[in-house]
Amino acid sequence: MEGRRLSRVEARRADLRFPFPENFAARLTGARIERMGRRAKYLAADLDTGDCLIMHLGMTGRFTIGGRQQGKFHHDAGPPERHEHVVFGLDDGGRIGYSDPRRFGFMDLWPLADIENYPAFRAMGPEPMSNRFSGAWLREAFRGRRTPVKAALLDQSMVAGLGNIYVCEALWRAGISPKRLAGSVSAPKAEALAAAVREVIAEAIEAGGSSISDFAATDGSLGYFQHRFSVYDREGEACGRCGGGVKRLVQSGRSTFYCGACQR
DNA sequence: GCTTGGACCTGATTGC
DNA sequence: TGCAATCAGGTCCAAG
Repeated sequence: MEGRRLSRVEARRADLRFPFPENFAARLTGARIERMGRRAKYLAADLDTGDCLIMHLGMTGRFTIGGRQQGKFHHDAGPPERHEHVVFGLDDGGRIGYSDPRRFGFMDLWPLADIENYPAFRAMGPEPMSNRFSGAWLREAFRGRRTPVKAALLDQSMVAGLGNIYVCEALWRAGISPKRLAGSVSAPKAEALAAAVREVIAEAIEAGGSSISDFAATDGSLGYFQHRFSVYDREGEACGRCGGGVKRLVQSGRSTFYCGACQR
């Protein structure tokens, strides 16, 4: 989409998780996408109109590239998706469809000049792959926190962009119990955790993401990282490190998978 | 101020 | 076979 102009924008319903901003399609039609970026799990398209188009996939959102572009994309659009809610037509003939059965995703517009004050970005912690993120940062962010470290890592103000799967995997790699209170994570363990977070993210990206049921790349291809999960969705299986049993528990409403023997 | 749990919504899976 | 209950990758907000 970068460098292309939106020749047609179609919002097929009034809302996703939230209502679309006023005049959503009209404000986008004709705009040129100067740059595509990302902050945590939010996609950000900088437009030449002065707005930033912010997009979040929620849990089941998916972008599919179709149409006939003069450039490199020639994917078959495939059968029409039942839950395709937004369609972007590009000036080179490309077609970007957004489908989202559960509608936990959303799209928003915000002035580009003020993007740092976008509510979701304001209190957001560092990107895990950035220099700002480290064991020392984690230890400082965890200081005094009486919430389990599992919940703390899901808090986007501590680290940006980690979800349930990768938090479970990173805690296993670092040998830290998800039940441990965040404030009690030692300095060496915080270092190990920061390193594990980076590893998990890097490997998952390398593997093309995790396709459990909904995730697919824009050409429809699936990720492979789910085959490398050490604990996630492996309740009852043997821990690959110590042979102990992988357990499941529910923390703040989310499933946590961990090894009860070697995660302390 | 911090923490937890419910709400949002649909579809797949499981168990009776 | 059919139905109900449960669960799912995220985030926000009210209540405690």
